[in-house]
Formats: sequence, structure tokens, C-alpha cells
Amino acid sequence: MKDTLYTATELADVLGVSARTLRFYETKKLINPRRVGNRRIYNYQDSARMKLILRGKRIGFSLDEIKQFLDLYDADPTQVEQLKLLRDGVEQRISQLIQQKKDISQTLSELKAIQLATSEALEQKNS
Amino acid sequence: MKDTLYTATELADVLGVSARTLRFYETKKLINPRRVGNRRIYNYQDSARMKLILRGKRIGFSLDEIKQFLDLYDADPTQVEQLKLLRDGVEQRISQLIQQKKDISQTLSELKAIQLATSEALEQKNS
DNA sequence: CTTTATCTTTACGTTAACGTCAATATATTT
DNA sequence: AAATATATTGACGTTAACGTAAAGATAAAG
Repeated sequence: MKDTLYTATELADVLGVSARTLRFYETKKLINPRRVGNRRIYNYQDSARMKLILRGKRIGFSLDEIKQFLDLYDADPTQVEQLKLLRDGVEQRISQLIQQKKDISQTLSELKAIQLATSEALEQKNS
Repeated sequence: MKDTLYTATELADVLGVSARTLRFYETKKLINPRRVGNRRIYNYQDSARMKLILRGKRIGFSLDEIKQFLDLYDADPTQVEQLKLLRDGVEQRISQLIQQKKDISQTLSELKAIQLATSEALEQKNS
């Protein structure tokens, strides 16, 4: 539901990370949950942001890179200089990701070759 | 050329890494160059192996993961138990890579959307 | 055959991304 | 309200992946 609220441990459980991780990301300015008293409350947007962060990690980005990446999303589109920086940043990331995709495709085809060889070798043993 | 030999610094330069990195990978048993006296000499295969390692890094793998990965290539295909472990390892990596590819594709399309918005915003400013 | 430049080894330093207490503060249960 | 559980805030610890500086060995240049 769009309006669910989570405590730190709840969100952590849902996302499969530790509460410490959430706090750590907060000190790194990657997320910024509301407080009720001094307790952290995460809303839907916080959760969505966290999912973006985790996706970034799966891709192999550092937290710093992920922060830059997130900043791309909420950059102010009224400043021309900002816009140009944004454009360049986006362009760099795009070509990096394209390279990464190529690397993965190559690795995948090699692994599939190994997989084939493996299953054939195992068939041999069974006959 | 298939028979070129490199010193540590030469290969490091070619690959765009430091000589320290080469030595470090050696202590981690990722590569194992010949010695002439106590000097390291890298041949074509060492270089190819290094390129595999660097590709692994671009994909976001840790050196430990890369080692496991390399071990997949030169596993002994005569041992049935070995083969089964190999098969499982390969299978895991494959699904992980497929997930990574999905993550990248999503990120790419989002970035392209930002790119479009950026260029449109810049056009506006120029008219 | 010295001098000079490279390479090697050893060892300590560094950064990223958290983990793991310990001491409080705040809820929650009884 | 007292006891118990849970969350927060330092603060120190840890692992990965090298960087960097020091001291000795060896090769190349003069």
C-alpha cells in the first residue's frame, strides 16, 4: 500500500538488510526518514528510494556513486549549468552501464558453455 | 601477439592497473606468473587471465568471487562430485548475472528518460 | 665496475561498508 | 508504576582492495 509506514527494523526486514544499514545510509545522506520523537519512520517513498539504492548495489555501484545517481533523479531542472552537468553525468553512467551489460553477456555465454560441458560430462558418467 | 612477454610494470600499463595490483592478485592466488630470477614475467595466458579478472571487477564481483569464477574454468571434469559443485556454482552465477542484467536494463531506461528530459529542457532555454 | 634505475619484499596506512558492543532513552507489557 | 523489550547514539572493530614508504636485491647504463 502506498501509505504504509515502517519502523527501522520493519523496513530492514522487508528489504533484507540490517537496521544498522539503514542508519548508515542515513549518515551518508542517502535516505532521510521522518522522526516521531527520535524514532525513525519510513514511508513509501523512503522505501522506494531504498530499493533504488539496493538495485544500485546489485549493479556493483558504490554508495557514493549511488548518491550521485539519486541526485540525477532530483536535480533542479531550472539551472542551465546544473542541466549540463546532469546531462554529462547521465551520459557517463549510460555508457558505463552499456559496457557492463556487454561484460555480463560475455560472461553469461561462457558460463553457459561450461554448463553444457558439465551436464554432458555428468551424462557420460551415468551411462 | 600470442608469445609476447611482459614485465610487471609493462603488463600493468597495458591493463591500466598498478604493478601493486598485480602483486596483490598474486598473493590472492588469482595469477601466477613465471619468475626469471626473482623478477615476474607475464605471458599471454597470464594477461588473458588478468583481463578476465578485470571484466569480473567491472561486473562488480569481489576478488574472492572472481577466484571462484576462474576456478570454474579450470575445474577437473573427471570428478563427479566436483562436477556437481561446478554445475551448482555455474547455475548460481548465471541467475545472479541475469538479475544484474535486468537491473541494468531498468536503470538504463530510467537514465534515458532523464536524458530526454534534460535535452528538452536545454532546448527550451535556447529558444 | 660503479652509479643509477628497476624490481621485490615487508610492513604499515587508507577507504568503504557495514558489524558489534555499551550506555541511554523510550515504548510496551504486566 | 515496575519490569521487559525495543530503538538510538556513539564508538570501536572488521574485511576487502589496494596505496605508499622503506630497505635490500638486481639489472642496465655509463
